[in-house]
Amino acid sequence: MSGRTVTIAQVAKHAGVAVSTVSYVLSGKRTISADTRRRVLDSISALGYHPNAGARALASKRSNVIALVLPLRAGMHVPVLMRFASAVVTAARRFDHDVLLLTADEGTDGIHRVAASALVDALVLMDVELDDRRVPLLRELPEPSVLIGFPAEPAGLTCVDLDFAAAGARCVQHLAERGHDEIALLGAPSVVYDRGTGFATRTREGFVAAVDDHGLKGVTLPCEDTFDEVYETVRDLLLDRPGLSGLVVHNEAAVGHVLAALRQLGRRVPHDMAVVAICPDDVAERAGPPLTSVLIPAEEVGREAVRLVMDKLEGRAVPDSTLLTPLLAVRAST
Amino acid sequence: MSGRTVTIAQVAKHAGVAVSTVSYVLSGKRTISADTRRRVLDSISALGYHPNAGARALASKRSNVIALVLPLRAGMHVPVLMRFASAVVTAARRFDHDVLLLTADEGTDGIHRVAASALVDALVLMDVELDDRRVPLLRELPEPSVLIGFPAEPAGLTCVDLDFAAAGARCVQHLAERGHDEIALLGAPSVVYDRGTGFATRTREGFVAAVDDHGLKGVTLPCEDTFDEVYETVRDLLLDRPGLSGLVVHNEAAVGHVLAALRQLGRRVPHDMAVVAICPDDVAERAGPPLTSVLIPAEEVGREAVRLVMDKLEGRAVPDSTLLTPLLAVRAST
DNA sequence: GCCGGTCGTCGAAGCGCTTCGACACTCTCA
DNA sequence: TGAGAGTGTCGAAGCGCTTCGACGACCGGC
Repeated sequence: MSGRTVTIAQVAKHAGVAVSTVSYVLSGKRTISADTRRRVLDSISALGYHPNAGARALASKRSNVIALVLPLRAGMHVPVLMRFASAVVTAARRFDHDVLLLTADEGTDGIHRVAASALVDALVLMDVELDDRRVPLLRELPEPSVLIGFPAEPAGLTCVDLDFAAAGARCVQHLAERGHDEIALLGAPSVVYDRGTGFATRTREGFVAAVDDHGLKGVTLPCEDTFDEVYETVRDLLLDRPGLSGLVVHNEAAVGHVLAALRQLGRRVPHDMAVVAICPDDVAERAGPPLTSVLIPAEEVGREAVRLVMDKLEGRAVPDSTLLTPLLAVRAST
Repeated sequence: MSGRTVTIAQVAKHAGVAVSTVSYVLSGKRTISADTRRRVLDSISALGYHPNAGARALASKRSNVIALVLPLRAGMHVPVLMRFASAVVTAARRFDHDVLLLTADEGTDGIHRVAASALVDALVLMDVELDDRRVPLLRELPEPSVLIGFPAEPAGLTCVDLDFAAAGARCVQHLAERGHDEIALLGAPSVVYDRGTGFATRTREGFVAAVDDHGLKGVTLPCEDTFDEVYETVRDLLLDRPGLSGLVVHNEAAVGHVLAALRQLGRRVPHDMAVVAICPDDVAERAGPPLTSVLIPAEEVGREAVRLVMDKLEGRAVPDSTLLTPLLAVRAST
């Protein structure tokens, strides 16, 4: 405890050492005797010293802040975003960094601004589109960046994501093993496909390819978020495809509606219809019945993105592309 | 465009003026002739100058960053949080500030750290609980702060929120005007009440008081998020209260389930049961049928919080308590 | 034609930190 | 015993900006 802001000079005086010695104790960049280190640390806590972030950034050219660029757009399922964001913040803290929040509606200007003003050392971008206008800027930026999601042309960038193609395929494989031979994929709202968002498209591709490989019959449909639209989609699907016995749902917001619609349409899960979801674990577990699912490992993706960006900051080489292997958890719905 | 980081000294040289003159052009704190100003601004854009945030913070003792402390806890409806967050970022940018994201799981340490290190100038806290452990810290902090939500003891703090008591009362009034005399409130999940979260409790109090005032019969129930639990709650409620003809739903996640449950239970909205929701506008509009609702003005609350915190930063006096008046939008459900 | 007031600009002193080179020691090993 | 190689610590030079006091130049009033 103390009156007004404590500086490193006061700590140095209190401990009877030079300012630079305090700095080296803090950074560990030079060896300091155990005795001196102890005295300095004691003084730091006695005075309640916290290094001034601005001064540190100015002198060291490192702000210890990373930018998190969020989209906040229609069609994204927000709770998932939030979990990413939370994971990024937590992971960043473990590297002694803080997180500056940028929303995409400031456009590329915001990115340029925080980078040019040295407000942040690095950037993590979420919800990257296939044709993302932020991507060209990132290529020119001296600050390192990591994308969560894949643009169409990821050369020269570092990207992390769940391997959605593998996830789609994994669901098909599971249904095939269970003996289903006519299955469907209910995906994201059509606006998401229109925008060319990578994860939706890649899941569909993985699904289609796996259906071929296993010699099944399969169809893929977009799927909106509201109950009424979901109900119609499911009803029409059942009419069109009487032999359908397996469903893959890749739309977190619609999962509950799909189950409700099946119930109203007299189909029991899993008896009349097997359902596999691609969604966060808690959503799958809370559903009735609990759903067999490929989980979206938001925490892991966020953590990995931060790890990569820190590696780049330290000048270590990182892979261009990191795809996290999907894991299928079998529950009551298949 | 230029090679590596441009400094104010280079701008000054390029424009043929002193460094301090450039600074005054940027800050407007001293009068500068139109001619000089023009030359300086030209040089700035010619060189692509961006002031270094760290240096600026160090010299001016202002980082131009505010902290946004998010809870990220169970029971909170995340999309609403996101809209607050987005509104705060947008509003902050209009005051030329950026937003640092803190999650509450770092506890009060994080708040203390960013304040003590002068990383942020001020704080906005979201989802404040009645008995919030962050509140005592805020009282001692020299940095100004604004709470979104109300703690039990708000003395000496600045708080903003929708006037939830008025919102609850407004719904009752509307139903009373429509001639309903036995009504119910379906609220937040019980865990939210147990935690003593202000907005849930205050809505309930407003509801109860208004029911009394209007001489109606009313009951209030917590309401979980999953379809099955909602279904049971609604079913039991209809059995217990055969005369019930009006429902207030203050639980964004459950709104859709309530409507589905009513449908399954053979009640038509609004014919057999009038429904008023307290939720964001888009949720009310997308429901089937579109719901009469009191909207949660996330954008307005976020904007107001930022305005208040900026006022405090400038040393202007602000009211301790800002309650935004609820607005009821009549739609098809009543 | 001189005095007091703006007005516009400049130079320099920090802000609190990191980091570089220097320097006094203490060990080792020839 | 003395050269060489570490250790542990210090002082000072910035990092890029804001802000204060100073100072000409120019104005109007007497």
